[in-house]
Amino acid sequence: MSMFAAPKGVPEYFPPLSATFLAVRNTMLRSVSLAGYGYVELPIFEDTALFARGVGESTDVVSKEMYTFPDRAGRSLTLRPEGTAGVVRAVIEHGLDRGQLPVKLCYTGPFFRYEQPQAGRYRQFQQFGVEAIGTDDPAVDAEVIAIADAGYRDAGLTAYRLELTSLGDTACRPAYRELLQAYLRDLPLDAETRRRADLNPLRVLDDKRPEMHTLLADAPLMVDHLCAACREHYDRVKGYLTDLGVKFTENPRMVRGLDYYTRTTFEFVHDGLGSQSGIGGGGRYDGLMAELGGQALSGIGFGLGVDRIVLASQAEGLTVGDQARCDVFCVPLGEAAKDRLVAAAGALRAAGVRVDLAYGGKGLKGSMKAADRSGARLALVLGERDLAEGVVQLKDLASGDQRPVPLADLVTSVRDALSP
RNA sequence: GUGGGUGUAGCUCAGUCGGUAGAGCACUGGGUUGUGGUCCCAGGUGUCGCGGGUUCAAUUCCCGUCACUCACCCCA
Repeated sequence: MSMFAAPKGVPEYFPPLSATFLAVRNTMLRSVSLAGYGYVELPIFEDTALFARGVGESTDVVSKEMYTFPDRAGRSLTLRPEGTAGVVRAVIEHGLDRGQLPVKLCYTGPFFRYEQPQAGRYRQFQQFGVEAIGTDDPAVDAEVIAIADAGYRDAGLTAYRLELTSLGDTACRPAYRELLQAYLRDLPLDAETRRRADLNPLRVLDDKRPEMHTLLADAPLMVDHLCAACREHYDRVKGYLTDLGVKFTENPRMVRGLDYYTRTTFEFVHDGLGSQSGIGGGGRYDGLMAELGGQALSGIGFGLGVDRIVLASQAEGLTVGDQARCDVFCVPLGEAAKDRLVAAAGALRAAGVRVDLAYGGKGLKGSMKAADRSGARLALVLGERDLAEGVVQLKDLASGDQRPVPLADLVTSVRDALSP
């Protein structure tokens, strides 16, 4: 029993799994940079009011899951529970929306929600996201969805699907909401569901219980009550996705937990996880910029759960990321050899070669074992005989082939041996 | 916030129908005095989650508690 444990619900990554974590994040970064998204590094805590206003007071996230605390001057701060509000705040604050539109940004880092942890759900979780702000062009909706899809695919995932719907906008959703509430009023709902029907009736449609499924079988759906503009927008998004070769299924009962979503809404679902099967999702937000004091510009974005993508890649049995700790492992026999190899390791690193060394005076057998475990392709064995001859033994660990090379041009020899 | 499951070595777990514990992996050394990945031998560690109760005796049974975990809810 150690004296301290990490806080509840916080995942930690070590080798070898941490290599997968890094690879996933880098894969996503590459996917979105191919589409012109620039990286932003934003604060991990913000003014509490930003989230209350941006995400919505009535959401679970704001009403009961935020890490909120006063700083020493009495300001109320909150550890960010999601990414979009902060990005929109930064865009407005720094006037990024005054240049060319859309503004296309991406971010990655930790987010925090005070929830009961379970498989794939953490109190500190890592998300990767993008936002494209300043246009309602449906081609951008399709682009955002397509780059997420490409990212998953580049990460090697195959057992996932994309679900898509439209939540309408201020022109058509209020009327639909009333229609749905009127429909729900006549149903025999339990108290909890009844409350949900008042607060966020759309969420009732997402109920997992089979009896609710049958009860709600012929409930009115948003997609059947879209206004002409939303209808056209939705149709064009689907058209572009098809052009881009992105497969999707429509799920008219999909619900998002954040208030700001309008029109295009999507979710990526993976089958290899537990109950928390969403590996990413997002959508369009028409009112958020104005709500936070900026221009009335529309935006769209996604958030991908890096932790869940790592879990998904494990579930699919993928080996993602470079598991080798180094390219070359140095094995010294004796003090003089060690002195020489310590210097050689420095020279090789300066030349960009990843090098480790058997420290602590291990025996030859143990050192070779360490070389094997390190994942290195080459071992450099140096003993007194070699030192006297001015050579070092260069061994290919996969084939077992070994040959002496002059210490003088070690860097060149190693580079040649490593190049394919 | 509400339920279920589980807490034993660094990790994964077995076990004691109550007499204070084992395996595999990992680690170190040796077999092979200058060669790893296979094999063989040797070596070490546990307040058996914590507190209380029953008992001659509790890691084992009972109660409580904490932690972890899965699920509801919600979401990444």
